[in-house]
Amino acid sequence: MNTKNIRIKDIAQLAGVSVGTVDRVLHNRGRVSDDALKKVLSVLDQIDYKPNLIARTLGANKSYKIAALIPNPDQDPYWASSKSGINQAEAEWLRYGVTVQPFFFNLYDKNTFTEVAKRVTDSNPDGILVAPIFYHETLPFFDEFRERGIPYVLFNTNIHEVQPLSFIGQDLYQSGRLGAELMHLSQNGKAGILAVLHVNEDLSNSVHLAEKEKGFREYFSDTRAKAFEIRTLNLTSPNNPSFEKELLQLINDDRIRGLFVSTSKATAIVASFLEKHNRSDVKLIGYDMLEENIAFMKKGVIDFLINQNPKRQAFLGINHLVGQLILHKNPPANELLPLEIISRENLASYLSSGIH
Amino acid sequence: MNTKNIRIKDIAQLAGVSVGTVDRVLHNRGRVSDDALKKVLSVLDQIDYKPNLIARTLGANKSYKIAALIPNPDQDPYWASSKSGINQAEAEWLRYGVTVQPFFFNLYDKNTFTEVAKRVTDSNPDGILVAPIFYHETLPFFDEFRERGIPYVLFNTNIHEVQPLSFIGQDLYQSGRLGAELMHLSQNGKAGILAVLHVNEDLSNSVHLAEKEKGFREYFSDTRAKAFEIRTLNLTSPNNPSFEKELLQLINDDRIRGLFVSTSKATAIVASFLEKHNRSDVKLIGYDMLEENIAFMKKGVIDFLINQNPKRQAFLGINHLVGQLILHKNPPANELLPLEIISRENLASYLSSGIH
DNA sequence: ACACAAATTGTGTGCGCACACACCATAATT
DNA sequence: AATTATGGTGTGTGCGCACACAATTTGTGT
Repeated sequence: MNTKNIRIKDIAQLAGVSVGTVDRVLHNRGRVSDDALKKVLSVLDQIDYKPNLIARTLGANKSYKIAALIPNPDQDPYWASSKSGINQAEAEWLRYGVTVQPFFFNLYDKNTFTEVAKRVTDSNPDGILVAPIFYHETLPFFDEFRERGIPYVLFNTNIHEVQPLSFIGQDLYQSGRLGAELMHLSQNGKAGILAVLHVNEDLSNSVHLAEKEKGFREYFSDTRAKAFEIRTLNLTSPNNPSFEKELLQLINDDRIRGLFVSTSKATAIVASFLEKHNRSDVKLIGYDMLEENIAFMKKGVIDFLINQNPKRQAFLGINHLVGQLILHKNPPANELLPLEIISRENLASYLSSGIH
Repeated sequence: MNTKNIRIKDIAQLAGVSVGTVDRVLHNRGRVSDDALKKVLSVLDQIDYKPNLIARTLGANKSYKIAALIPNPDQDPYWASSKSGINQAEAEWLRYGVTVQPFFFNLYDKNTFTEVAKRVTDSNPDGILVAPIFYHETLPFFDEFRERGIPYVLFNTNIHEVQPLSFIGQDLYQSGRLGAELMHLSQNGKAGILAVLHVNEDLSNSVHLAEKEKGFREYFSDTRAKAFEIRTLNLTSPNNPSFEKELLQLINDDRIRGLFVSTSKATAIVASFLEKHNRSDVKLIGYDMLEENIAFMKKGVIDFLINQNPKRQAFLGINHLVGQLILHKNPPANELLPLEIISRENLASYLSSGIH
């Protein structure tokens, strides 16, 4: 039955050498004579040896320290979801000696990133998971880790230049297009003004949000739907009086038909604004199944959510790192999660399925 | 570092007995004196022992035979997807001695189910995965397996009475409601006739499709959208001339606005019909990302697909069975997969993400 | 031809668990 | 009293791999 699986022992027998020699060839450690090398390689060439990962893991019995560098989860429930994905992954691997040390930086202060990143370096981890939401600040940081040979995985935002072991996220341009499609569909054939809203973001340093906006706009310029005027509002923090003022001005234009909000937290903020001013007739499309957003969707204030699955992103990130460290398994360079559409009628099905 | 994990050896030491005794207590095999039992139990009570599954699997080194009982994949690409999910799961576990033996029954002939099910019984598997699409025929079948203590997992269609180890599928009532919501949305505020189509189905014996229809209808009766008339067409096989006739008659009514098709294969059939008669203005909502359906969606004939993820359903089914057999891990009794909405703009993101 | 170093190769051990087996008491049987 | 059950307990081994170390062969210099 089980004799189909080829063990190192079998290879050794076939090649007429000892297991030690085969081991040296496989891991190219120690020196092996040309003669032996040839024999082993020819056997390896003919058969498809796949090491038993179970046995490998058992034998290794090392412990691994992974650092997770993400925005402070207390500042934004979106990042709290990411955090919970990290926790879930850690729980799964804890007994195999994997620990995850979280490091938080201030979502609204780029300088804290550099500072906290330094602490990550000092902690000397075996692997790193990063959400590099600040473009410029992250670049130098990765050079160090590449030199040291410490694998790092990016999620949420991709920075192609840094060539991570793996990136987990979504196609943000397409995400914007999808938002536009849903918006278009929600308009019942009527025309008017649609707005893209960013709240409290430094757009110049966050490429990802600009991508969404681009997708949203290009959908409308690609399709025959020229009856819509698309505006962009780059709003301040909602504490700032200008937030209320600018948004009110937009809403008071009676041609306003819909709002597309670029982040999850901002979605909840805008939803609460619409509810307060009794304007749930304005279609609202935003991001992610935060508790607040779920409530607003149930009440009919939010029409669609695009799920970015922050929990799953982080979960997969840790998993890929562990897979690399323990099982020597190469993760996909790009893992683009599907753009999940959440509406009133499939909301429950997503809520009940946890990380799926 | 790693000393946190408690091994059997540690328990033995703490209890002042040998590992053999602890092993006997844990698996209640062999006899143990009251004295020793008490000592071991008190230790187990104070600490949280979690066996190292890696080591357990390695040591066991048994081989497991799983039977998969599904409709013939050649009859329907939907079931071909399921099959590929099974294959994928098998590939993942093959080296740990798991083999999956597929058994196919005729999708359009209930009698073959009973017959093939008998062959499954004879093959004496260690676990079974079943897609019980025929309600009545499956019931007696499971009694036997329950008696024999062979775990079975259901997917696609649930039959509550048989109490499987696990069920993997979707909430079909909600699925119908979602179809209705998407249909409603696609209507641009215009009213008219909407039809629910079943193709080549014995509705009396397939509860699952009736559930979808119920959901679809109740959405419209629940919402203020009374402007729509909902019809049901139970069509024959498309080879049969009456298929073309009935459908043509429906389409020729100029108040027709949309079609909701209850299965994946039927979606492709109806799409090709609409294309042939140049009626892609009629909104079409159906199921699953079959290749044909993907093509029709790209061409704009199909407006929305609800993804039932047949591949993932079967994949998870095998995985849960293996988890139970090898790792002694209890799967969730009900794993309801999310109702995924596929539209033109997020189609690619789903295609590129494989089983996610 | 010898000693000794270097290169190469083989053997042994542990990882944690499950299970087979051997052992030792004591009780039951002849 | 000698023998055999019997309940209770401990020890030993293998699963496949990685790695340390021992053993062996080959090479170098004198």
